[in-house]
Amino acid sequence: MSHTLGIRQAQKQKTRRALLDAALELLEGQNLSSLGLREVTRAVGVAPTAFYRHFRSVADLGVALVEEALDSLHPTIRTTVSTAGDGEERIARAVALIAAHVDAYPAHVRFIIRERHGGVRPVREAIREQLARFAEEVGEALADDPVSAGWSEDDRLMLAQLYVDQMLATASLFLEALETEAGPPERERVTRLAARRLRLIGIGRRHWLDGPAEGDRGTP
Amino acid sequence: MSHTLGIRQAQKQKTRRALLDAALELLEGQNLSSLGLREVTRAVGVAPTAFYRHFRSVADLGVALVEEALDSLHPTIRTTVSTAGDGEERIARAVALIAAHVDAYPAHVRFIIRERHGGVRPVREAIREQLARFAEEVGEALADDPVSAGWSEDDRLMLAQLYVDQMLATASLFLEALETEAGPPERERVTRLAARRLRLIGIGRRHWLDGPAEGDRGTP
DNA sequence: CGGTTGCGATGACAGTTGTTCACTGACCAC
DNA sequence: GTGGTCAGTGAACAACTGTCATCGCAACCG
Repeated sequence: MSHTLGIRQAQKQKTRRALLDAALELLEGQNLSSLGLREVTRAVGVAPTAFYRHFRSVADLGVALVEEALDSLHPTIRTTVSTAGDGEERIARAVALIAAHVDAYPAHVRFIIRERHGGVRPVREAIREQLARFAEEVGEALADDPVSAGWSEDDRLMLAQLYVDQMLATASLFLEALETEAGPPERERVTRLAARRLRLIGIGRRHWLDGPAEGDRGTP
Repeated sequence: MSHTLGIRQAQKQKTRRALLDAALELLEGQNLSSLGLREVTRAVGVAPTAFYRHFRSVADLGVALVEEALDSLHPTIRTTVSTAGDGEERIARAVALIAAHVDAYPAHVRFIIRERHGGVRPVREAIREQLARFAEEVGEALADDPVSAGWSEDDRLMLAQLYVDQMLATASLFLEALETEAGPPERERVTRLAARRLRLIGIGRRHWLDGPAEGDRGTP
């Protein structure tokens, strides 16, 4: 764009892309920690040593994948939180957006969900960091919402993390529905389930500042 | 117990235990899909071929670990749901119980959390099945609770799954706090965070049947 | 145009892996 | 006591892994 990079660099980035894509595909059936360097280069059709020109190790490729996968998620999450409309409509749109994202980038979603608690430390931390950024972003959006007016910073972040967690859990369910033979009905079931979960959280949110939960505490 | 099993079978179960324990220890730093059969037998001090006398494959050992790990969690979850007391006290006890369980069986907890979305199909399914059983159990407990009176079966299960998910998320946070050098303060932070999450869910629960969310929908 | 840069290819290294086979020898039922 | 059962052994296999120094050759820069 700014200055057309030479044939050389273009070719390099092309094989880099090929490595990332091949790895992502291979990761549909296994973990990152069991993914071999040679396995990836073989799938691309380059020599094993060529791998080192692009990544220091497989874990390094992993964190590159994290950035890529969560960057693709970023616009989705932004649209989700800024979606206009009343409660029920907001929920429906949010769930639909998650479903659409899973349809568009199933491999990315699976990778993030699988490696979030996976065995490769740097990848885990990269995911955690990016998700924390998401939560922060959601938290800021909540600050502008009248429903969350008067909330403490901590409480807002707590809710934001809850939303992010919910988003991932829902995405995971959609993904499972996607790989099941009986897809569409299961998909519908997940949609309704996710909507009800968000509804319950939303209700809790609206009554958060109602004061001490009624009828719970007898002590002053 | 019923009839003392011979020296032979006792010895066999002993090495079986050794294999399971060694595997669990090795899994603290890696995934099940990257765990080698020889790696396990080497740690125990037996010949690689001895492995086959106990498990068909590493995945097979994995599902055995699932049963063991989630059996240890079973009493904990039972105690949690049946804990008496009002809302706030219930929450505090539940969180404390989770923390205690993580302290008692950190390797088990890490294994479940890591392999829940891991790369080994049969293990994933075993975990899903067991967690579904837990959710069902929690759902039954909710049916006896006056707060959830009048709820549909579906809604009760939705809430139960939400609680189970929350439990795992909280356990994961406690586990991270456990492996951090600055343990105790982080642990306290997680305790408060988890309590607030449960509080919010509890509030949503109490107002679930309040009718259409007030102020949200203008249409009749 | 000529020298330099650097992506990718080659071949080889020492280890590792899962699985097989025939085998030993201690326990256990008869 | 004797013979069978079976947990564990040891050697061997083909295949695989990450990493090394080295090379070729096209693209780049002055």
